[in-house]
Amino acid sequence: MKIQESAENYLETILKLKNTLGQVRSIDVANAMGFSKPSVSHAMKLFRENELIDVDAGGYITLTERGLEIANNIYGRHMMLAGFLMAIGVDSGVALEDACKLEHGLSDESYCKLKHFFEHEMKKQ
Amino acid sequence: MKIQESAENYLETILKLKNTLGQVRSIDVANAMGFSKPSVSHAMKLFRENELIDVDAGGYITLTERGLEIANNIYGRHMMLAGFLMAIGVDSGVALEDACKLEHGLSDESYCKLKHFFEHEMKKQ
DNA sequence: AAAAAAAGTTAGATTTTGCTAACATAGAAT
DNA sequence: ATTCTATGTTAGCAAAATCTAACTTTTTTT
Repeated sequence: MKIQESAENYLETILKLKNTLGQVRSIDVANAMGFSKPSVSHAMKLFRENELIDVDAGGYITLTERGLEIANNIYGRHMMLAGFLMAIGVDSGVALEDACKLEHGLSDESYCKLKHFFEHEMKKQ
Repeated sequence: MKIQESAENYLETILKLKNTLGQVRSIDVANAMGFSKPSVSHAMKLFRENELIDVDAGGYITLTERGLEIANNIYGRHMMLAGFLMAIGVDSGVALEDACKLEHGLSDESYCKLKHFFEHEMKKQ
């Protein structure tokens, strides 16, 4: 399964919901992302088949090692980008929205370089 | 016509080709983007219908006012992002690739703020 | 236990954006 | 003028990611 932007968003959402709600079902993902239940059901089926998530008898979703790796990776980009944009004066709502869109296109190299720049060479407000 | 990422890329390519080649036909766009002739033909038809480009009898393409506005907008983001990434140490090839992907997700606000930051608050190497 | 509500699935449609195959047209070269 | 080559178009296919409608299953409430 080639990981598409859409898949990255689903996995990231599952991670975030796990952190805030403690447990995650398909319906929570649907509500959080504003998608219909069938859309989420379909995506979760693909993720199950590709071992990015496990789903227990009660419908509760957990990320597999690989799923978690992808989710963490994207979430890291998201947080860094949002933080950086806010630091240069972008409104926090806009920064969060933009981070969602930008996080998928950032290469590993740019991610690392921007993270370093942000954390070590931008200590002035 | 809602302008999709794909449309932004086509219009940006037309602008770049106009600048480098002087004139642009569908075949040039196809070669530059690595797409088939039918894909480009179809896209150009939509752009014609939506008055984003004009095509003369010889098949030469010009951007309309609206098409040019979109192309310039995206191209500005592209140049700024690539310049910024290079300035923080990203390899120029990677920076150009990343700029292509990031340019579509950047809001006007983030674009302006990042441009200002890059041009006025990053004068050290 | 029966009914109602919530959650999940299946089937099928739609949109976007690419493709190949086949055809048409135009321009250039011999 | 005929042929070859380049360019463009039409028709139809495919994958990804969404949707609605309808159905099933599970859980909760009474």
